[in-house]
Amino acid sequence: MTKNLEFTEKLRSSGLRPTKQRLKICEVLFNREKTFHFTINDLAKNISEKLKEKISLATVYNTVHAFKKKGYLKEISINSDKSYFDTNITNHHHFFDEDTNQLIDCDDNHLDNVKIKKNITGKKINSIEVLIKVASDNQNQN
Amino acid sequence: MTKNLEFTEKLRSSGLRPTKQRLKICEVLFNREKTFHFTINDLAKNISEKLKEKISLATVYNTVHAFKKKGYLKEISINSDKSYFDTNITNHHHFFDEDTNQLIDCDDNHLDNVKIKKNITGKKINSIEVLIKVASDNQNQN
DNA sequence: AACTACATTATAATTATTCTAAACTATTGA
DNA sequence: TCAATAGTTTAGAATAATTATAATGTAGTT
Ligand SMILES: [Mn+2]
Ligand SMILES: [Mn+2]
Ligand SMILES: [Zn+2]
Ligand SMILES: [Zn+2]
Repeated sequence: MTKNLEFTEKLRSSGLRPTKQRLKICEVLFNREKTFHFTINDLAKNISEKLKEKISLATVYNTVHAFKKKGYLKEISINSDKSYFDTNITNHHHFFDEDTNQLIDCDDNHLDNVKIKKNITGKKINSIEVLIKVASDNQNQN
Repeated sequence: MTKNLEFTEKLRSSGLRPTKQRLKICEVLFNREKTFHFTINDLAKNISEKLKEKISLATVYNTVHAFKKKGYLKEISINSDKSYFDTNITNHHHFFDEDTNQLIDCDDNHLDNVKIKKNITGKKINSIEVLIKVASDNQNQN
């Protein structure tokens, strides 16, 4: 059940020391069936539910940024007071539910292909993200 | 040269009183050739450069939000410490230059069409935004 | 002119995030 | 084995964008 050795290897191979805080965060992030879309606050809550001793919020921030830099997490572009991260690091796009503030992965069959035809001079493309904002389809919209 | 009467009418027709602050902000935002992509700070700086008496920062925030609600401005989804707004309210997409933190409109010929094939159950689509992050194409990338 | 609803303003509050610097720990190699 | 060292964790302070507050001002109306 515990994939600690895997996580230890993963961390070590990317030059990160496998501390007990990082291993715990790996478990919370990567030991799940489905993609996890989260804010730092979501993650911290998730950790504290599953853990007796707490992890400092600064460490959660440090770790998420370290994992992002190593390519284990993606940050999703969305205008919000909070940053959103994603354990699905493949190229994919999102629905954002403005009622619940939840990100949902687009399947390939949700979208036609998005292809760039032209470049911007002297610039390289780092990412292409499609964000589809959705909300409940009620009559009484304000 | 001064389109104040136009702006006065525009404001009045949408139920906003044409105060001198709002008219000045209209001039700065809408009296230009090209699309203006800006943060609140950009706008405030722009105002203070062109104006003897200053407009309170709270008023700048209030006005931008009022204009957004009326559909005169769009807010662009981008993960940043600051919010970005756009005087181009048509459906269009953006490059974001991560070197300069500037938004640039995509022409139609920059992108293939982006079409949704499927909906999310019970939700209506509010917007579809494509964001292409670009940066300088140097060898010495960190 | 007086009334009222709306708008502006300075300032305080909020809050996500980053910074700081001291204490702690994993790793290494003598 | 164990000290040296570089990397890590932590509490708390600092930062900064944004929002809230509440007093003052003003546009539109009668
Ligand atoms: Mn913000
Ligand atoms: Mn932020
Ligand atoms: Zn995703
Ligand atoms: Zn634009």
